[in-house]
Formats: sequence, C-alpha cells, structure tokens
Amino acid sequence: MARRAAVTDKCDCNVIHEKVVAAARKAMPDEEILLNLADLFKVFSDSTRVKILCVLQRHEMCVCDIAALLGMTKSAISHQLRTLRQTRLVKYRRDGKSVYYSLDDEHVGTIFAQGLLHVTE
Amino acid sequence: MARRAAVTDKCDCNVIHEKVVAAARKAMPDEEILLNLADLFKVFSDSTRVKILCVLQRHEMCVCDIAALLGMTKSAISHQLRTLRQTRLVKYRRDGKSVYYSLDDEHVGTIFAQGLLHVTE
DNA sequence: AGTTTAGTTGAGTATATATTCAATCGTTGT
DNA sequence: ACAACGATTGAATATATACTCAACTAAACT
Repeated sequence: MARRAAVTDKCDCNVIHEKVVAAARKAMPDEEILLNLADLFKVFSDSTRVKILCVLQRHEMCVCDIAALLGMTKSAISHQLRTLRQTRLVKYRRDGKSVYYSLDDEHVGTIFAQGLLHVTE
Repeated sequence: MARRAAVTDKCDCNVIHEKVVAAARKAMPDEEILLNLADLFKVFSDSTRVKILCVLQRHEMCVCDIAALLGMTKSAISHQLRTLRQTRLVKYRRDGKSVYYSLDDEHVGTIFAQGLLHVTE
C-alpha cells in the first residue's frame, strides 16, 4: 500500500487499471537498461552524427575527409567524433598527422536499416 | 571546381582523399532522409518516451495508467504522448472520460529490439 | 445546469547540447 | 629547433526541450 502510494503520488485520478499496470511493470526492463537505451538513441538523434556514421559504414575516413564531405569545420566534426568515440560506436587509428575513423559496432548497421525502413516507407 | 570549393570551403586542409569522399557522397542517402532518420531517433532519445513506448508494446493504456506506472504527472505524460502522436508512433481512442493509447507502428518493436541488443550485450 | 474528473495545452523555467572561435597538441618536414 | 598542418579541446553562445503550473476542454453524473 505504502509502496503503491509512492508510485501513484503524482497521479490524482481514480481509473487506474491496476492489473494492466502491474503486468506492464513486471514486463518492463530495468530502469537502468531503459536509460541506456535512450542514451544510445540520443547518439543517433543528431543529423551530423547520423551522417558521420552513415559515411563510415562504407569507408574509413580522416577528419578532413568527413569535414569536406559534410561541408563543416574540422572542429565541429571532431567534437561529434568525440561523442561517437565515447559511446564506442567508432574507433580510430593515427597515421602521421591524420587520424582515420571507422565504425566499431556491428549493431549500427542494423539499427540504421530499421530506422531507414521507417522513414522511407 | 567552383562546386567542390563550395563544399570544402570550411576545411582548410590538403589531405582530402577525393576518391573516397566522392564514393561516399554517391552512396549517401538524400539529406532529407538523413534528417528524418535523426528526427526518428530523437523521439527514442528521451527515457520517458522510451518507457511509454515500452509499456504500450504490450498493453493499451490510459494516460492515468501510464502516469501512475512511471510516477509522473498526467501533464508530463500527455506532453510526451503528444510528440508520440505527432510522429505517428502511437494512436489513441477516447472512451468516456479516459483516452486509451496504443502503438501505431510496426517498426518500434524491431528498432527497440536492436537497441536492447546493443545495451545489454 | 452545475460539479467532478480525465486529459490537453501554453507559458515559463531549467537543463542539455551543437557549433564557433581561439588556443593547443602531435607529427612531419626543413 | 622551428614552421606547417591535421586534429583536439575548452569556453562561450545560441538553440532545443522536458517538466511544472495553471487554465482550459470534454465527458459523465447528480
């Protein structure tokens, strides 16, 4: 009782379908997993990062290449590559003065494909 | 020449791999598609919306149910349901004073599944 | 008709974040 | 050692957005 009160504190209505709610709560993944899931999709929610991941699916590229291709500054690209690095979606190797980036995740392709299915239908 | 200058204007370096860049540009989907793709993922990038979509995958629910389940106000839930409605990811039906929401997109499940594969590996 | 309740909406606020700019790092070549 | 250049970084700014609060709408019941 006290526990449910804590959960429903902010809801001031009386038509809660308790069975459905209880079943849904049981079936829900852990809070942490859902937070991670949202964070993953957040990486894909910026068009610059989408473009970067899109071009890296086929070719390894240096920062310069990506910047030229997208018509953006190296700085802007580098900032976005940083978040892609931190989320382990891309890897890089240094060769002389250039740094070459490539995909580092097998799921990127499939997640993209599903998204494309939706937006191009 | 003038065209490439326009694209590379913001990149002040000389090591652009023109062949790779040209090939990547050719293989890239249209700008508009990539913007829509980012916008789609943006919907999934908020943990409240992720939770809502997650619970609606199994059960039709009224606003009250969702609010109680997630421990949030009806207003906050309603605002998020609005963006989910506008992006055609959920549908609703009114029954008396209550409004019941359910999923309205076949791809949500598969996109979620791919994301979960990534975050739970 | 008036009251109650589920839900929606708009304004306001607080927070997150994408890009710019300037400074700096790391490597190469002279 | 020094200059040149690809790349990274931090601070600053501008924009987007999640939630709160209060007002409002729509339906049901007396």
